[in-house]
Amino acid sequence: MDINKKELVETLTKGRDSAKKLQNLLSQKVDDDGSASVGDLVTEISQSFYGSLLVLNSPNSSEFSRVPVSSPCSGDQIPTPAKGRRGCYKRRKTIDSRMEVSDTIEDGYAWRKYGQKEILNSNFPRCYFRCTHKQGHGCKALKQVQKLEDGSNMFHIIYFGHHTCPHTPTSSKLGGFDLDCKNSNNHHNMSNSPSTIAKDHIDPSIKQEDQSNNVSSAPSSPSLVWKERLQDEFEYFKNNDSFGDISFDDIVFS
DNA sequence: TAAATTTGACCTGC
DNA sequence: GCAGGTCAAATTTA
Repeated sequence: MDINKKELVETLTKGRDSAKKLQNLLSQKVDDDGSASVGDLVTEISQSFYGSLLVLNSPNSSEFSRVPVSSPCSGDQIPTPAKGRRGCYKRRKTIDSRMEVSDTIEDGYAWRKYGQKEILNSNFPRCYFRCTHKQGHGCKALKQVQKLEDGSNMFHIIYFGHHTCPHTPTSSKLGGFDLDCKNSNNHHNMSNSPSTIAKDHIDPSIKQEDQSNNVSSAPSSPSLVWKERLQDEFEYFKNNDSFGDISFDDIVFS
């Protein structure tokens, strides 16, 4: 681990501790007014720190510190789609990437699946999505989704770039479900966007019946459920030596 | 019939 | 040479 990475881990750890203090301070207020928004917020913060630490401690974390390359076919190279060959393109580096581990694939944006790949030593394929509005608005947002193999029904999601399309999110994990539910009485439409991702795009074994239960099965206590899931994932990554000497308590709230 | 998904081939980085 | 990322034709869906 180089110095910058170490500093980043320390910074994230500090932020995590601050979030923990915030949780403690606000927990009474949450109980008083019955609102779950604070808990959800803390869960989100925890989730962000967890994801960052996960990335930093993953074997491939060095990729995230690479300098982004310029656009495909940069320089004076002109795409010359010779007969029988595809156009020139550069393999994407991790430009402006962020990672999430989530139990839902839905983020309110419209995504179009453009590829799926079997990954070595992985039971589940990795699916590749780009923004539906790439054509119309040149939106360069990309997303990779892969199901975790620990049986927790969680998904490892990596976003690349940002949405530049005028399309606004129709839902989010911070309260967007109501909007979605209003717009859809059936399981096909998680939002009113042209196309959103269903879980069976990633794991064909997940049927529509299962999807219809996604919203209703939302955890009543997000922080607790999230911690349980983190622990499961931690055990999984620990078994794969992805965490080195970092303990579970170093990553999530106790 | 347009849009979305599937899937095999192509391409790049390691 | 291999694994992973992307393309694009074929197929499916609404």
